[in-house]
Amino acid sequence: MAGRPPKPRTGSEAELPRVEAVERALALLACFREGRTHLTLKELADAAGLYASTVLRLSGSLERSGYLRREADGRFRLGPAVLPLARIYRLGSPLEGIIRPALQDLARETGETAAFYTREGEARLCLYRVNGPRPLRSHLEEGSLLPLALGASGHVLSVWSGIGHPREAAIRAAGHAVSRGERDPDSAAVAAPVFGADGRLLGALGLSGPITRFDAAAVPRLAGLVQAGAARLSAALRAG
Amino acid sequence: MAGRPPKPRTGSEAELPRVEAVERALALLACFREGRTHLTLKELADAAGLYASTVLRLSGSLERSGYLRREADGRFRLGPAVLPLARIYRLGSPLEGIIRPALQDLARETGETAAFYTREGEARLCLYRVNGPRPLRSHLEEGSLLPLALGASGHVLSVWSGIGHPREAAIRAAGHAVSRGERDPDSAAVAAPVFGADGRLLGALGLSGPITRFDAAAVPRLAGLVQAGAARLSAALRAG
DNA sequence: AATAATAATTCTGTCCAGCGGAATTTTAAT
DNA sequence: ATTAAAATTCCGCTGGACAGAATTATTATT
Repeated sequence: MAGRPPKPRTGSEAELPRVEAVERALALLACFREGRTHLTLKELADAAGLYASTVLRLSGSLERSGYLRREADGRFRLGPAVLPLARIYRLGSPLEGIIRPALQDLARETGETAAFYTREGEARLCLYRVNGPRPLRSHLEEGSLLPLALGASGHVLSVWSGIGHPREAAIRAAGHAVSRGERDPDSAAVAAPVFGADGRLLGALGLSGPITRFDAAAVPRLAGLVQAGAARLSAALRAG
Repeated sequence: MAGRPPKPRTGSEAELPRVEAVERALALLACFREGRTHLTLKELADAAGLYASTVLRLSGSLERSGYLRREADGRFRLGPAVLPLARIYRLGSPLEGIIRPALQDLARETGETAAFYTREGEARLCLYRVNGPRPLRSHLEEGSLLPLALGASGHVLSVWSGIGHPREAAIRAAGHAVSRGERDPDSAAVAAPVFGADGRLLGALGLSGPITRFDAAAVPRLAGLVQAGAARLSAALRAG
């Protein structure tokens, strides 16, 4: 008697429809950064490349909905409505239950901080992280946006997502990337790619810590563990 | 030689400008809930009260910007772009440094879980929480949206934000609210209002735990501590 | 105080982007 | 095959959003 939910149109990659005003509004939200948490109207307009009057109109709706707040001094900042979104995102993420345990294993085996990154536009986003047990350890927060150009995980994401990379051949051959003192002069990292069920790049599994613990003697072992962990993750995702 | 940022137009409360499409798009994001993390197009359209074709158009832009993801089976879920927003919101929040220490004090003094809620539309939002030390304790997450009608903190927010409340007079007179077995049959809570520098309600300071530890003998002491904590917070906000 | 410089906000005519609804296609159950 | 429900495409009309000028507010400087 009944029909049931069809799959969405086969991946004809037909242009995704769009609504200008919505994308502009979201672009406003993306203007806030670490260290740029409060912005004046002009700063916001400049950062987004929009007219101030346009920003004011858009911000009206963002404010109503709780995504933006306006301080007494007139400066904008993000509103509390973003918190529930982040929570629901995590609850709905199928990766949560698979990746976090893997990070825990890796952090325990190595004593360093383990993290999982995905590419988000021209940046990499720390989706999950588990701190290592050592007192001196890499400090990192979930939800952080970091440059794609710097750090082992950034290299991995660049290479396997098809952006060019100066050391592409070497990294592909090794199956992992190493960075020493790139993003922070005292830190180092090792990372390897994780692939989804469809064989496409999902993200990078990374290990980071003080540069003194990532010397020539230690890196091969760490790299081996990271690569093994990434391979196990990819296999689990293929299965599950 | 120069002029400097003026305050925004005096609070004439002139209608905040708006952009329909933006508010509709944000309403789509708000349709996702705990337990409703994956929605089909129809579910989403019904929940938002919009035409499916409209949802499809709006979702295009949300998807491009990373706020929405579409699974292989066609269902929508929130995208990773919401994570950085939540992080930046926290970084920019002036309350962070004042409220969290207060919660820690309260949790230590009482052994129970302390939390700070604000009203967000017809719900209350858990902005901060600090777990108590006891093994059996109230479990709660930052970013959770809870009903305004249930729980001590909900009562406090209702009473002091000017919504009617059946026990309004009693709660106002006491300066705090108590709830036993409302949201969860085995839990209880005590809460008191926190006011900002301008004297307006900022949120509710709440303490929650197993109902067996919130009996007639214990509640007066807990209520006193919560009220004292809330008063100290309000004073600190007036000063700082 | 007066002035100058700049930021914030309001206002408005024009035009196109977004809306809704119908039509079509896809999917799955019978 | 047939049917029913969901997903998607299509398109004409219209109202809402845009750009930019004009106005107002605020503060540094003289």
